[in-house]
Amino acid sequence: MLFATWNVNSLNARIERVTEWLEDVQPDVCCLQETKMADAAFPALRFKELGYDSVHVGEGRWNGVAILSRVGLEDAQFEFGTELSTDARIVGATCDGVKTYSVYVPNGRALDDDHYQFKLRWLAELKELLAKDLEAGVEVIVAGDWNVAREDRDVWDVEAFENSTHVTDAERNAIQELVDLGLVDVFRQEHDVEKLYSYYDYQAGRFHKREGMRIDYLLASEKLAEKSELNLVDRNARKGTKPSDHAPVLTYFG
DNA sequence: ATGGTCGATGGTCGA
Repeated sequence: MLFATWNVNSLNARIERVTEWLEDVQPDVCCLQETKMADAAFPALRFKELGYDSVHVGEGRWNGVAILSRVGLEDAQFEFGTELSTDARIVGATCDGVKTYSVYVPNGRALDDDHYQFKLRWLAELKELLAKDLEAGVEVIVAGDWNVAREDRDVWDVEAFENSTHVTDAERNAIQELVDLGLVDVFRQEHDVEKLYSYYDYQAGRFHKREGMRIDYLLASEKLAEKSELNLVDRNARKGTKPSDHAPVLTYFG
């Protein structure tokens, strides 16, 4: 099973790139973030024509998450806890027996911003949700834009992030607590490398200069993670006409 | 020298 996650930064602006990419890469399951559209505008029929069932949680201008699957999509979950469902940032479904979540973690904006505290509460509530799934023995994959660089090597210049979100101990600990539940960062399991990022700011030629961050990743329950054979970031999808500022991240389960 | 990139918007805000 080929499993992907991609922050598309507006599905309206990206629909041609996304459909082209799906036809080319043909992931079995694809989690999308930042669709920036209302549910009524979500192009489910277009995805159906490509062979994908889909679920979407949207709100219009901002946020918005989806799951596309061509290997079955059951038990869709649209509503979660108080913090989790404040915005359209999480949707769940079972795909080929795997409990799948597409997540768009709050950015945090600045350390003294209320949004940063919201980010930490959001991640704490996600931990409670995932703990229940894992205690029940369900195979789980949580894929998305975490807005947290787990290690210093996951940002191009950690000194540029002093007093900034995305790299603080509190944020990293929040992700580590998810890992400690029994989830594996499958990309990092395979690649002990630096300078492989999933996100590059549009500004200042960051992509060209390879100045990015690894903030998009897939966390898989341990049995599932053992089957992960291939992990990659599709840098090509960050190139060309009207790219998202994020590249898709993929894992193949044998 | 200035603005610097995008997207949704039609106010600027969010990333």
